Amino acid sequence: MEAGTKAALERKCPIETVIHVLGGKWKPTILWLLLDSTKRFSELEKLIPEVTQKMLAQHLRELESDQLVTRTVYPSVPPKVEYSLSDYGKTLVPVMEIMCKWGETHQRPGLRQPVL
Amino acid sequence: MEAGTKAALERKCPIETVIHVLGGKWKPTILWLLLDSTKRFSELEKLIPEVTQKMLAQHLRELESDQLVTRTVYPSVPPKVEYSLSDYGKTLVPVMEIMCKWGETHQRPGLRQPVL
DNA sequence: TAGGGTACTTACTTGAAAGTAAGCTTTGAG
DNA sequence: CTCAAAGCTTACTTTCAAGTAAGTACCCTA
Repeated sequence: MEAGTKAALERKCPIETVIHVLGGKWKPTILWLLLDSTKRFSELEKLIPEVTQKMLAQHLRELESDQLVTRTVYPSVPPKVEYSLSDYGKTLVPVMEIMCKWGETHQRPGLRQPVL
Repeated sequence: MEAGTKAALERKCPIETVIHVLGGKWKPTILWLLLDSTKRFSELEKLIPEVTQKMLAQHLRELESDQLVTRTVYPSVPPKVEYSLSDYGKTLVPVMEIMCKWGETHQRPGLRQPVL
Protein backbone atom coordinates (compact mmCIF):
# COMPACT_ATOMS: atom_id res chain seq x y z
CA MET A 1 0.00 0.00 0.00
CA GLU A 2 1.55 3.25 -1.06
CA ALA A 3 1.90 6.38 1.01
CA GLY A 4 -1.28 8.36 1.36
CA THR A 5 -3.56 5.49 0.50
CA LYS A 6 -4.45 4.67 4.08
CA ALA A 7 -5.40 8.26 4.82
CA ALA A 8 -7.39 8.30 1.60
CA LEU A 9 -9.22 5.16 2.67
CA GLU A 10 -10.07 6.65 6.01
CA ARG A 11 -11.36 9.91 4.66
CA LYS A 12 -13.02 8.31 1.66
CA CYS A 13 -16.73 8.84 1.80
CA PRO A 14 -18.72 5.59 1.96
CA ILE A 15 -21.10 7.12 -0.57
CA GLU A 16 -18.48 6.17 -3.13
CA THR A 17 -19.03 2.52 -2.31
CA VAL A 18 -22.65 2.83 -3.39
CA ILE A 19 -21.71 4.80 -6.48
CA HIS A 20 -19.18 2.12 -7.26
CA VAL A 21 -21.66 -0.77 -7.23
CA LEU A 22 -24.43 1.21 -8.97
CA GLY A 23 -22.12 3.24 -11.16
CA GLY A 24 -22.11 1.27 -14.40
CA LYS A 25 -24.12 2.89 -17.17
CA TRP A 26 -26.86 0.24 -17.12
CA LYS A 27 -26.64 -1.10 -13.57
CA PRO A 28 -29.43 0.90 -11.92
CA THR A 29 -31.79 -0.06 -14.72
CA ILE A 30 -30.81 -3.74 -14.52
CA LEU A 31 -31.29 -3.84 -10.76
CA TRP A 32 -34.57 -2.00 -11.05
CA LEU A 33 -35.88 -4.56 -13.52
CA LEU A 34 -34.63 -7.49 -11.44
CA LEU A 35 -36.30 -6.01 -8.38
CA ASP A 36 -39.57 -6.64 -10.16
CA SER A 37 -38.76 -10.25 -11.02
CA THR A 38 -36.13 -12.74 -12.07
CA LYS A 39 -35.23 -12.28 -15.71
CA ARG A 40 -33.35 -14.07 -18.46
CA PHE A 41 -30.46 -12.53 -20.37
CA SER A 42 -32.62 -12.21 -23.48
CA GLU A 43 -35.45 -10.60 -21.53
CA LEU A 44 -33.10 -7.92 -20.22
CA GLU A 45 -31.88 -7.38 -23.76
CA LYS A 46 -35.42 -6.74 -24.92
CA LEU A 47 -36.27 -4.54 -21.95
CA ILE A 48 -33.16 -2.40 -22.48
CA PRO A 49 -32.85 -2.18 -26.24
CA GLU A 50 -29.95 0.29 -26.16
CA VAL A 51 -27.63 -1.98 -24.22
CA THR A 52 -25.21 -4.16 -26.16
CA GLN A 53 -24.72 -7.83 -25.32
CA LYS A 54 -21.19 -7.06 -24.27
CA MET A 55 -22.16 -4.38 -21.78
CA LEU A 56 -25.10 -6.36 -20.47
CA ALA A 57 -22.91 -9.41 -19.89
CA GLN A 58 -20.16 -7.30 -18.33
CA HIS A 59 -22.46 -5.45 -15.97
CA LEU A 60 -24.22 -8.66 -14.96
CA ARG A 61 -20.85 -10.26 -14.23
CA GLU A 62 -19.85 -7.29 -12.09
CA LEU A 63 -23.16 -7.26 -10.22
CA GLU A 64 -22.67 -10.98 -9.64
CA SER A 65 -19.13 -10.52 -8.36
CA ASP A 66 -20.47 -7.78 -6.07
CA GLN A 67 -22.97 -10.41 -4.94
CA LEU A 68 -25.96 -8.21 -5.64
CA VAL A 69 -27.25 -10.54 -8.33
CA THR A 70 -27.54 -14.32 -8.49
CA ARG A 71 -26.94 -16.13 -11.76
CA THR A 72 -28.64 -19.47 -12.29
CA VAL A 73 -27.82 -21.65 -15.28
CA TYR A 74 -30.25 -24.32 -16.45
CA PRO A 75 -28.29 -26.85 -18.49
CA SER A 76 -30.86 -27.09 -21.25
CA VAL A 77 -30.53 -26.60 -24.98
CA PRO A 78 -30.78 -23.83 -25.97
CA PRO A 79 -29.20 -22.59 -22.73
CA LYS A 80 -31.28 -20.79 -20.17
CA VAL A 81 -29.76 -18.39 -17.66
CA GLU A 82 -31.71 -16.51 -15.03
CA TYR A 83 -30.66 -13.44 -13.09
CA SER A 84 -32.25 -12.38 -9.85
CA LEU A 85 -31.62 -9.93 -7.06
CA SER A 86 -29.86 -11.70 -4.17
CA ASP A 87 -30.81 -11.21 -0.52
CA TYR A 88 -27.73 -9.07 -0.25
CA GLY A 89 -28.84 -7.13 -3.30
CA LYS A 90 -32.16 -6.53 -1.59
CA THR A 91 -30.40 -4.62 1.19
CA LEU A 92 -29.78 -1.99 -1.49
CA VAL A 93 -33.49 -1.60 -2.20
CA PRO A 94 -34.21 1.10 0.40
CA VAL A 95 -31.16 2.98 -0.84
CA MET A 96 -32.33 2.71 -4.43
CA GLU A 97 -35.82 3.78 -3.46
CA ILE A 98 -34.72 6.98 -1.79
CA MET A 99 -32.35 7.72 -4.66
CA CYS A 100 -35.18 7.11 -7.10
CA LYS A 101 -37.48 9.39 -5.21
CA TRP A 102 -34.97 12.24 -5.17
CA GLY A 103 -34.23 11.61 -8.83
CA GLU A 104 -37.89 11.76 -9.78
CA THR A 105 -38.53 14.90 -7.82
CA HIS A 106 -35.45 16.75 -8.90
CA GLN A 107 -35.01 15.62 -12.48
CA ARG A 108 -36.07 18.81 -14.16
CA PRO A 109 -35.08 21.11 -16.98
CA GLY A 110 -32.48 23.75 -16.25
CA LEU A 111 -30.08 21.49 -14.46
CA ARG A 112 -27.17 19.76 -16.13
CA GLN A 113 -28.65 16.66 -17.66
CA PRO A 114 -27.09 13.23 -17.74
CA VAL A 115 -25.85 12.11 -21.13
CA LEU A 116 -28.27 9.72 -22.77
CA MET B 1 -34.25 14.77 -30.31
CA GLU B 2 -33.23 11.63 -32.09
CA ALA B 3 -35.28 8.45 -32.38
CA GLY B 4 -35.29 6.30 -29.29
CA THR B 5 -34.32 9.10 -26.93
CA LYS B 6 -37.82 9.71 -25.67
CA ALA B 7 -38.33 6.05 -24.83
CA ALA B 8 -34.94 6.04 -23.17
CA LEU B 9 -35.92 9.06 -21.07
CA GLU B 10 -39.09 7.37 -19.97
CA ARG B 11 -37.50 4.09 -19.01
CA LYS B 12 -34.37 5.73 -17.61
CA CYS B 13 -34.08 5.04 -13.93
CA PRO B 14 -34.14 8.18 -11.77
CA ILE B 15 -31.31 6.65 -9.76
CA GLU B 16 -29.08 7.79 -12.59
CA THR B 17 -29.99 11.38 -11.80
CA VAL B 18 -28.51 10.98 -8.34
CA ILE B 19 -25.47 9.18 -9.66
CA HIS B 20 -25.06 11.98 -12.15
CA VAL B 21 -24.96 14.76 -9.57
CA LEU B 22 -22.86 12.78 -7.07
CA GLY B 23 -20.84 10.91 -9.66
CA GLY B 24 -17.68 12.99 -9.95
CA LYS B 25 -14.67 11.49 -8.26
CA TRP B 26 -14.55 14.06 -5.46
CA LYS B 27 -18.14 15.26 -5.28
CA PRO B 28 -19.39 13.12 -2.39
CA THR B 29 -16.37 14.15 -0.34
CA ILE B 30 -16.83 17.83 -1.19
CA LEU B 31 -20.53 17.77 -0.28
CA TRP B 32 -19.79 15.86 2.89
CA LEU B 33 -17.31 18.51 3.98
CA LEU B 34 -19.64 21.37 3.04
CA LEU B 35 -22.42 19.72 5.01
CA ASP B 36 -20.31 20.36 8.08
CA SER B 37 -19.72 24.02 7.26
CA THR B 38 -19.06 26.60 4.57
CA LYS B 39 -15.53 26.32 3.27
CA ARG B 40 -13.10 28.27 1.14
CA PHE B 41 -11.42 26.88 -1.97
CA SER B 42 -8.10 26.66 -0.17
CA GLU B 43 -9.67 24.90 2.80
CA LEU B 44 -11.12 22.22 0.55
CA GLU B 45 -7.71 21.85 -1.05
CA LYS B 46 -6.15 21.22 2.32
CA LEU B 47 -8.90 18.85 3.45
CA ILE B 48 -8.63 16.79 0.25
CA PRO B 49 -4.92 16.77 -0.47
CA GLU B 50 -5.21 14.35 -3.41
CA VAL B 51 -7.48 16.58 -5.44
CA THR B 52 -5.92 18.88 -8.01
CA GLN B 53 -6.96 22.50 -8.31
CA LYS B 54 -8.35 21.78 -11.74
CA MET B 55 -10.62 18.96 -10.56
CA LEU B 56 -11.68 20.83 -7.44
CA ALA B 57 -12.63 23.89 -9.49
CA GLN B 58 -14.39 21.77 -12.10
CA HIS B 59 -16.39 19.79 -9.58
CA LEU B 60 -17.34 22.90 -7.66
CA ARG B 61 -18.52 24.55 -10.88
CA GLU B 62 -20.61 21.50 -11.72
CA LEU B 63 -22.11 21.32 -8.23
CA GLU B 64 -22.89 25.01 -8.55
CA SER B 65 -24.56 24.58 -11.93
CA ASP B 66 -26.56 21.73 -10.42
CA GLN B 67 -27.50 24.26 -7.73
CA LEU B 68 -26.38 22.01 -4.91
CA VAL B 69 -23.67 24.41 -3.86
CA THR B 70 -23.63 28.19 -3.50
CA ARG B 71 -20.55 30.17 -4.44
CA THR B 72 -19.97 33.50 -2.72
CA VAL B 73 -17.20 35.82 -3.83
CA TYR B 74 -15.86 38.49 -1.48
CA PRO B 75 -14.21 41.18 -3.59
CA SER B 76 -11.19 41.50 -1.34
CA VAL B 77 -7.50 41.18 -2.08
CA PRO B 78 -6.37 38.48 -2.00
CA PRO B 79 -9.67 37.07 -3.27
CA LYS B 80 -11.91 35.09 -0.97
CA VAL B 81 -14.48 32.62 -2.24
CA GLU B 82 -16.77 30.59 -0.06
CA TYR B 83 -18.69 27.47 -0.96
CA SER B 84 -21.68 26.22 0.98
CA LEU B 85 -24.42 23.65 0.60
CA SER B 86 -27.56 25.33 -0.77
CA ASP B 87 -31.03 24.62 0.59
CA TYR B 88 -31.58 22.57 -2.51
CA GLY B 89 -28.33 20.72 -1.82
CA LYS B 90 -29.62 19.96 1.65
CA THR B 91 -32.50 17.98 0.15
CA LEU B 92 -29.82 15.50 -0.87
CA VAL B 93 -28.65 15.00 2.71
CA PRO B 94 -31.06 12.16 3.62
CA VAL B 95 -30.11 10.45 0.36
CA MET B 96 -26.42 10.83 1.14
CA GLU B 97 -26.96 9.59 4.67
CA ILE B 98 -28.62 6.36 3.63
CA MET B 99 -25.99 5.82 0.94
CA CYS B 100 -23.29 6.43 3.50
CA LYS B 101 -24.83 3.99 5.90
CA TRP B 102 -25.04 1.24 3.29
CA GLY B 103 -21.50 2.02 2.22
CA GLU B 104 -20.18 1.79 5.74
CA THR B 105 -21.95 -1.47 6.45
CA HIS B 106 -21.12 -3.17 3.20
CA GLN B 107 -17.66 -1.84 2.41
CA ARG B 108 -15.72 -5.00 3.04
CA PRO B 109 -12.96 -7.11 1.57
CA GLY B 110 -13.93 -9.66 -1.04
CA LEU B 111 -16.03 -7.34 -3.12
CA ARG B 112 -14.73 -5.40 -6.07
CA GLN B 113 -13.17 -2.30 -4.62
CA PRO B 114 -13.38 1.21 -5.98
CA VAL B 115 -10.22 2.55 -7.53
CA LEU B 116 -8.41 4.92 -5.20
C1' DT C 1 10.64 45.79 -8.35
C1' DA C 2 10.17 41.35 -6.78
C1' DG C 3 7.67 38.08 -4.47
C1' DG C 4 3.59 36.18 -2.18
C1' DG C 5 -1.18 34.78 -1.41
C1' DT C 6 -5.76 33.26 -3.43
C1' DA C 7 -8.39 31.33 -6.80
C1' DC C 8 -8.48 29.92 -10.53
C1' DT C 9 -7.75 28.61 -16.28
C1' DT C 10 -5.57 26.41 -20.22
C1' DA C 11 -3.30 22.95 -23.07
C1' DC C 12 -1.96 18.52 -23.24
C1' DT C 13 -1.80 13.53 -21.86
C1' DT C 14 -3.47 9.22 -19.77
C1' DG C 15 -6.49 5.59 -18.79
C1' DA C 16 -10.85 3.49 -17.96
C1' DA C 17 -15.52 2.79 -19.58
C1' DA C 18 -18.37 2.07 -23.26
C1' DG C 19 -19.48 0.96 -28.10
C1' DT C 20 -18.97 -1.92 -32.68
C1' DA C 21 -18.81 -5.94 -34.97
C1' DA C 22 -17.83 -10.41 -35.39
C1' DG C 23 -17.29 -15.17 -33.71
C1' DC C 24 -18.26 -19.35 -30.64
C1' DT C 25 -21.00 -23.34 -28.50
C1' DT C 26 -24.55 -26.80 -28.27
C1' DT C 27 -28.15 -29.58 -30.11
C1' DG C 28 -32.65 -30.34 -32.13
C1' DA C 29 -35.54 -29.36 -36.13
C1' DG C 30 -36.12 -29.18 -41.28
C1' DC D 1 -26.04 -30.58 -43.79
C1' DT D 2 -27.36 -26.46 -42.41
C1' DC D 3 -29.64 -23.33 -39.72
C1' DA D 4 -31.56 -21.22 -35.69
C1' DA D 5 -31.78 -20.05 -30.78
C1' DA D 6 -29.56 -18.43 -26.33
C1' DG D 7 -25.92 -16.58 -24.10
C1' DC D 8 -22.27 -15.27 -24.31
C1' DT D 9 -16.58 -13.83 -25.67
C1' DT D 10 -12.99 -11.44 -28.24
C1' DA D 11 -10.53 -7.81 -30.66
C1' DC D 12 -10.61 -3.34 -31.86
C1' DT D 13 -12.11 1.65 -31.62
C1' DT D 14 -14.11 5.67 -29.58
C1' DT D 15 -15.31 8.67 -25.91
C1' DC D 16 -14.80 11.08 -21.81
C1' DA D 17 -13.35 11.77 -17.09
C1' DA D 18 -9.32 12.67 -14.66
C1' DG D 19 -4.45 13.91 -14.07
C1' DT D 20 -0.07 16.95 -15.04
C1' DA D 21 2.01 21.08 -15.41
C1' DA D 22 2.15 25.54 -16.32
C1' DG D 23 0.23 30.17 -16.59
C1' DT D 24 -3.03 34.19 -15.25
C1' DA D 25 -4.94 38.23 -12.44
C1' DC D 26 -5.18 40.94 -8.59
C1' DC D 27 -3.10 43.99 -5.23
C1' DC D 28 -0.24 44.20 -1.02
C1' DT D 29 4.06 44.14 1.34
C1' DA D 30 9.04 44.28 1.79
